[in-house]
Amino acid sequence: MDTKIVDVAAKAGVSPATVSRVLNRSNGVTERTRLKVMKAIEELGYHPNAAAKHLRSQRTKTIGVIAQDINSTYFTEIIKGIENMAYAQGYRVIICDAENHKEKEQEYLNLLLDRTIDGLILIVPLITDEEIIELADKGYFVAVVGRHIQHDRIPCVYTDNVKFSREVVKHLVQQGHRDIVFLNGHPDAVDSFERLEGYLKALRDHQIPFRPEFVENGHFSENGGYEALKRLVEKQLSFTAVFAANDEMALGVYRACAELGIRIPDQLAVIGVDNNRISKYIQPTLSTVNQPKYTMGAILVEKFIDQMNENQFENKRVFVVDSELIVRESSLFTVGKKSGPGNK
Amino acid sequence: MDTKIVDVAAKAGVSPATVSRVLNRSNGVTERTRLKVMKAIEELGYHPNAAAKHLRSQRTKTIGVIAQDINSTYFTEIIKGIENMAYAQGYRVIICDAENHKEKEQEYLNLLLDRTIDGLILIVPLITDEEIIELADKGYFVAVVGRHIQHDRIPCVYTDNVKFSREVVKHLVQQGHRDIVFLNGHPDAVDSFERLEGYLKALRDHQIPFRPEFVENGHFSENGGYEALKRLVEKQLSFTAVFAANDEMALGVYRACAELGIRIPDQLAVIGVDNNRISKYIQPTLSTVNQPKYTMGAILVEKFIDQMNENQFENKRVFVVDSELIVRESSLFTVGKKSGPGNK
DNA sequence: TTGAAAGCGCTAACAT
DNA sequence: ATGTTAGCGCTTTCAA
Repeated sequence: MDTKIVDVAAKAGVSPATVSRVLNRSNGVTERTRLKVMKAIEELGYHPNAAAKHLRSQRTKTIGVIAQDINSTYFTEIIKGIENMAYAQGYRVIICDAENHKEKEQEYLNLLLDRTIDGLILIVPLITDEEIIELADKGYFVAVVGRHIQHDRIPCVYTDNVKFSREVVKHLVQQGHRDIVFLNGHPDAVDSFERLEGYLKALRDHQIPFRPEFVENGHFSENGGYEALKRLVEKQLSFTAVFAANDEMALGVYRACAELGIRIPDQLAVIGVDNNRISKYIQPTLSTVNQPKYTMGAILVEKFIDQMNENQFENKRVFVVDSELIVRESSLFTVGKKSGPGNK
Repeated sequence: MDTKIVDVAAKAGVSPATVSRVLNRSNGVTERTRLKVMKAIEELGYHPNAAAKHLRSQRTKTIGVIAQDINSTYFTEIIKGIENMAYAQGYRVIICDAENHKEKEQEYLNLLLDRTIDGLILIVPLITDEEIIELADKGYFVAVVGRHIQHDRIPCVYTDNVKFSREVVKHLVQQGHRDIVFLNGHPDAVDSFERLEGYLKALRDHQIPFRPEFVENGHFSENGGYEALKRLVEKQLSFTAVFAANDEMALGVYRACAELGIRIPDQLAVIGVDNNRISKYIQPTLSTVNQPKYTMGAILVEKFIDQMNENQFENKRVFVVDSELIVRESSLFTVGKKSGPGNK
């Protein structure tokens, strides 16, 4: 348990330096001595002390990942992508669950500042672009998923929110809808902003006038979606479709509809974003947008590690991946139904 | 970024030792010098180097947590409990996602061996009791959730599988069922074994003869549950209720029933275990067993940290928490339905 | 109350 | 190809 490199060296009849060489680069050592050393390591059950190694080499080969909340498959899938790719490159990953608190995110930033990790990946955090840029400017390695930051040293991967949002609305229009409500997420989140932008552009595409009262805020949460829909109904607005900026809010819409006796999709079509696992179990199954989460994590971390190893520089820093619309029951009229939307 | 303790010391006009004292124990330092030092730290933006600290102090104040798969709320809830309590005690937590591979679990064991972490918590891992005990015997700190290990130095927290399984079966019997199928998890998992035991005891409680063909293996997975139900039906067995050892398998049962045209709960009652989030969204809502996951994590880590700090010894090492049966639609006959179970 | 100095376990530059 | 040795940045005895 507390055998150290000198013990191994003594047992193998070599110097600590040689043991170190065997442990790291295998070149510069005879096969014969290499075997002697390996044998000694084996027999002593020796494990190099990480702290000593990190202190001496000034790197930990560890990447930190801050996720907004690990209780959602959006984050866990991305993390899996990051982790597997990182391990393949000899890097460890520390997962941090910020539980939706900015304060907790800040807490985890210390991992970077105290050099516990070599680099930090933020998955759509609450921390602002400015704060992230400040870190990068100080020389720390930072990368982001699900967000675009204008900075030479910050790798990004995200999906084109505007693009898929337009597709969502287009699909709804093709189903005969014109009174389409948009449920926004956190008002200051980039994702919200861009999805709203896509919604607006799509309305223009189809010559549908924009009605400000058709946009409600649901803060990306189930309960937020629930309350947003209730507010809309109370306002006596007449609409036939809801585009929720994520599946969580769509779930809230389902709950509100159940209470109010609104039938999905006949009286109200619903589409979410994220392809949350629940979306295909719920009744009716929820139409949604799928992002290639695992791939996003993997692509990003590969680039990130390259950057940290200085193998590669600024050639390709930003990765935009494609999302796909998954049409399920919640946005399609039931077979046999003749009537158009809005027939309450 | 690379300011060190000597820089702070120089700036504050004191010795490195004094700075260290300010940083750790605040006693033995005048308020005046403490303020001087704090000011210097602030102005230089100094952050102590973790590796150096760990190397010197021989502890990292970090706990590792290996979860079988972070893609399930069972694990994430426990992790949240662990993390929040650990942080409150000044400990960091490293989350490891083993993705259901024993090999990956072994990989993460290195964190313990190379002293990156002071202690390791395993949440129902695939690693065997023997392997865990071996670590403990070597002097490493290890603890487990959802499993009971007979060893003085290994804190455990789990829920009484036998007890709640009996309750589940009792509830089904009270609903009029006698032909109750049990869907087992991994055949070698303790949880499976104990839930099966509870099932058997309950049958005895109600004088229902045990039929071996009523037990099928579903490996705790959705697909496993799906296939298990199909096998049962192919065997032409007649049964009116399914007790699945977890919600995932119950989900598989739902899918199989949908394909086979079996109505839940009228033709088949279903109960799972875990209170997975999906269980209350699915139609019909799934009856299940809820374990106090967050609390389990919190209780355990508190004890574990005490142990690592040697504040406390062997007085209370094993925590058994209570689970509760949550009855939802999948195990209740629809209102208005007169007929008993099994009326296909 | 504060400072001087040793040393945690490792790697890498330099020497042989 | 292998050994010697300095030093990574910190904490903690011991001395003042």
